[in-house]
Amino acid sequence: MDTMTGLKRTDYCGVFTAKDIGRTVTVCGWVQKQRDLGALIFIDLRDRTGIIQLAFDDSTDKAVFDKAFTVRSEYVLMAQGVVRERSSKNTEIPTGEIEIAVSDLRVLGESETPPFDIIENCPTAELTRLKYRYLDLRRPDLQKNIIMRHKIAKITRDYFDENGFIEIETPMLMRSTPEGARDFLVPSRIHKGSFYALPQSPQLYKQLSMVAGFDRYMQIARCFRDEDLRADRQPEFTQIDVEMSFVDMEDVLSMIEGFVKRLFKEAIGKDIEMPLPRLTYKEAMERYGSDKPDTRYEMEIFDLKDAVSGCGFGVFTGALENGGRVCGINAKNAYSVLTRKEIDKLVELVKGIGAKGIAWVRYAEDGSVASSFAKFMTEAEMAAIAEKADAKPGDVVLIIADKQSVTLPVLGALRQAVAKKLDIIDKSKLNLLWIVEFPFFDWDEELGQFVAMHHPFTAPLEECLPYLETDKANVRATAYDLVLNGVELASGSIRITDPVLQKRIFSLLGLTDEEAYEKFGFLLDAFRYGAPPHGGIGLGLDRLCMQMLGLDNLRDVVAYPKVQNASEPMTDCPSVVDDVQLKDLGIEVSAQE
RNA sequence: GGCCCGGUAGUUCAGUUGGUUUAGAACGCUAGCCUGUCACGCUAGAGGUCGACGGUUCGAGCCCGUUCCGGGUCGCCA
Repeated sequence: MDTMTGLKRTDYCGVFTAKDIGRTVTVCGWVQKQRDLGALIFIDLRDRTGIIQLAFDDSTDKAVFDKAFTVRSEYVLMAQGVVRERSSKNTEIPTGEIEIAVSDLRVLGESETPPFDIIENCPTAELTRLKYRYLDLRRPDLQKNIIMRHKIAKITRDYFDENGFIEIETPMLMRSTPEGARDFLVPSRIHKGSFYALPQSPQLYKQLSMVAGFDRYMQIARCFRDEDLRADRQPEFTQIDVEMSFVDMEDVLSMIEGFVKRLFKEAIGKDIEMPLPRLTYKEAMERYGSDKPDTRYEMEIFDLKDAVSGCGFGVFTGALENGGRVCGINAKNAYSVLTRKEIDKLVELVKGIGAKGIAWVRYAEDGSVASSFAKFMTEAEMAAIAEKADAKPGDVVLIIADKQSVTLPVLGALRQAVAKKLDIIDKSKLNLLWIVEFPFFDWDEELGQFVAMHHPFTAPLEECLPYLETDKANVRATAYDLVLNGVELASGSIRITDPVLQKRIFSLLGLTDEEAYEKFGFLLDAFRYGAPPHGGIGLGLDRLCMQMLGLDNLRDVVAYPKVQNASEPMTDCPSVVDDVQLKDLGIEVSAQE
């Protein structure tokens, strides 16, 4: 192997054009490909900017030529030479008009044959690529993704800095607050038997920073949640965390709208029209069956109560009598796609999420109608359904009858599944919207009590204060989510700063004063010393990046992600630790895989 | 924890109803030849615990059971 002695890189590989012809340059990079034609050798040299062709021929020094002969894929090279026009050009790549006639070649690092090709759209199984993530990250697509992520972070810091925000680092080792997701715990050596928790979010610290008078805080913060993974969920993720003092909800939303507009423009050149549309939680559930609706396609939910009340179909009337809902969606022009067999598959889907089945009507092109429940219905009732559904020949109507808490979300899931099947989602759209007026309380079936839907420091809407105790189900919060194409991107609220109201909320959540103090005493104490009204939001940076790149998996925008069982194939973590470490911590392990 | 899908050369895959001595192909790799390639070309060659274990069978890559690994999803994610 050679050294770099005497040479300095002058240019990146991908930036050369015909303007550089005649220049003596020095480039560094990895061998994409060596093509040995006998008395001619070409090497494609790659760095993060692109590829330049190195040429070796009868004008090349013999020793240099012989070295080029030994070069293999992914060797690290440094090459000096003169840029010249190619005698046969390649119009496929930006540097295809020119090449470097190499006069000095250094092999700075040799490489074994890589386990997969370092190319765009590599077909190799993800697990193999993750084992060699450093090679995977050399591929142009991942380089692009990671660089986009950097760009987003840069624009974020610029925007919030320009708007007077201070970036404050909050602790990674903090007090465990067992509400919500499971904490990742870190044992304390000095305080044996005690644990720190990794932050699920910097929530409490950013609120304390408002009490501290920083007025506008932001942080690109790493967060941790010890829950099962999904395509869009990693156990550690990054949040653009924002908090502002002396603001109401409108102030926060417009600050974030300004950010989103700038971000999409600068990062991917897209203009987003402001202000963003808003839906209340209730509207979103009624129309889309989801609090993160994908509005790139219609297929809205309609209510069939009037059409079917008093009909002969027990499933419908039973649901209505128990205070439930009978609602449907109309899959336009789905007749040929949603066959009986396909509907059966959808039935399996809805059974998996709590519904008992699907009542369906298929409207054939010839005007005939097939339905799973027509035999229980009068013609007038079927006509009423068709009218409510705006059903035309070729349509398929899917109906769910159940408790409201089942009917609407199931239709939401169906709506999504059907849209995917019909392939009616316009991928070029970026549909951003706010969901506002979230319910304050959420009924927890398991606990048999109301819990905070957002978190217990979220302020209820002022108009709901009179009936906090008497009508919990209808109390709405100053909580807002930002949704993009059916994915939750951000979530925030205006916080409670009035100790009296905070106490009232804790008691409504079934927390005694002692319990509340035990858990959040430091925050309650802080609020006794002059807390400004404040509110904020946290945006998922990973999801934002994923959406902006049109990807559907978080692992493609995280440099070193975890796989589904929360391990990392490259370093093989988590791992067992030796007894000495455990002894130091005063920990005994009782279960081990 | 539940459900669905997958696991065969380094990589991506094929492999018929369970049946042909040595489980194939492409790419990659190794060697040789080649003066304008850029998916270079040509010739030759190496490369396999069919995820693992157990079972059924005269015979298993293929069937059955268990298990491991990966992906998706439900639960879970204030």
